[in-house]
Amino acid sequence: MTKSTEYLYPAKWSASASTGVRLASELRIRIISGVVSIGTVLSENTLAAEFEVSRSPIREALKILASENIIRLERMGAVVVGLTDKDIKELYDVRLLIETFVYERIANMDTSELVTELSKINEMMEVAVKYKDADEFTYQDVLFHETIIRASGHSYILLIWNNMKPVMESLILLSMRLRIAEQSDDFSRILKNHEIYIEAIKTKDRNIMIQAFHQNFDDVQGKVEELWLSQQLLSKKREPKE
Amino acid sequence: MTKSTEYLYPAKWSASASTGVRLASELRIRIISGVVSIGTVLSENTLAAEFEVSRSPIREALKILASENIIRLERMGAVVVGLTDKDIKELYDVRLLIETFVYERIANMDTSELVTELSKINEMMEVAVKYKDADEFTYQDVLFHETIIRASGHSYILLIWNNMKPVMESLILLSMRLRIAEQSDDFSRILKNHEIYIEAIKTKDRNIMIQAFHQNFDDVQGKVEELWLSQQLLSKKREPKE
DNA sequence: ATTAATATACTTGTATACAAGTATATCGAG
DNA sequence: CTCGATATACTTGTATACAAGTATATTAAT
Repeated sequence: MTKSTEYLYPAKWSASASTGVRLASELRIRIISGVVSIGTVLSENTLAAEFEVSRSPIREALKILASENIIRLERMGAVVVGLTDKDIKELYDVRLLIETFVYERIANMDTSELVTELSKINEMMEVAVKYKDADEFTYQDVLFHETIIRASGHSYILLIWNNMKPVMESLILLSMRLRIAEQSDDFSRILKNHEIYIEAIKTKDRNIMIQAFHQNFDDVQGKVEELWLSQQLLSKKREPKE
Repeated sequence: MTKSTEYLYPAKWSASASTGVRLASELRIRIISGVVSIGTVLSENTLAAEFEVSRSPIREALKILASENIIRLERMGAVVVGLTDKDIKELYDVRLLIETFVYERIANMDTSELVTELSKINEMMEVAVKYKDADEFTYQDVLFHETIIRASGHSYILLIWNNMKPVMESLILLSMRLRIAEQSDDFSRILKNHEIYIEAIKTKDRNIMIQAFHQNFDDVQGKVEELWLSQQLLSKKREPKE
């Protein structure tokens, strides 16, 4: 009906994507940001009219969002579920679980290339901060962590990451846009934290990595009370596995 | 074109599902079983003709399989990727990661209802063995583990499970069908193992759980060399988190 | 006024139509 | 025979059409 709102999702991030994927990204960030509020019932026809496309790409988008538990497909309409605080906390639980797992794997590998790659990304992020480009900063931040995960060469962990990535990306993007104007300390803290990540990967020193995890997850999430997992996964285990 | 093969996926398991989901299940098990071989290029039109449906549900099915990394959607056709030994190993990596995580969570909860539920499922499985019903056995086996995961109340872990479940289910189903005729020892071993699971959940004794994990993952997967994770996640950490 | 029955305006799932693009095969020139 | 251009038969992405089912509103009867 009405041209609801301006687009929240960066157009160039989905330049090569199909309409359905693009719509999913836009709907996702609207839901997570609260522009589309929880409980709203979305109908395919309404959305199709609103975005001036046919039902086909809308259906595709809704399927995607349903697979992320952001909406719930019911017989009559798709109910917006959104993200509760609990969901966000759990999302970071899983991310921590994944990153911990990944770190253990890459600790047994040659990480020189990875370190170079990460350094490059981090420098990109510095530039993004300098020009107060929250979107670019987010993009590189997500890429930073994805690069680490990808380096582990574990296809299923990567699959899980790919499933959670869009939601993660939206969360970070919204957060960064809010903070980019004033709180520039936050950004330098993230950069500092990434340097610790890089250091931990370079030296393969678990204690440094624990530090990195702490800082990273405290930073983005606010407070991660249950860091017990990483603490304990990492505290013990000094002996290599074979 | 030709009515390729008999259906491998149990019809009643997807009784209420849409055609697309049903087709995804059938295609998945054909790919995993090797009936559809790796490298094959699937076209929507061909599949639509083969299954005598339109492209719409076929598209839906292909999207699902692509999200599981079983096929790869390319510009011209969907390439069958299948599962390598590495993939299967990694799938069980993740399952172990999840189940370990879940066990830590439910160890802090009241598990009496869960134990009852699991006992019921296990008795169902005994009956399935008695009547050499591999399909029913598989169904209950998957349900057993899903019930534990669900009990943790962790929505994102459950989401991950839901993503990997179809592939897991296919793998187990094929394996059980192969073994149901002769190797009945295997089945009683699984049942015994489940009893250990239940015992571990009831008593909240990590040592028993480690034993259960070992048996379970050795059993289904053949050999899990890298049980280091569960070993170490569980070996340390006796103190409750708060 | 209340309740039951029916009509209507929705909803999704599937089938079909059309458009844009890509690979292959055919045909022609050298 | 080889190489290049064009034609053709594919491919997917999107739009539209149709069918079956559901909720709501309207209407009729008590």
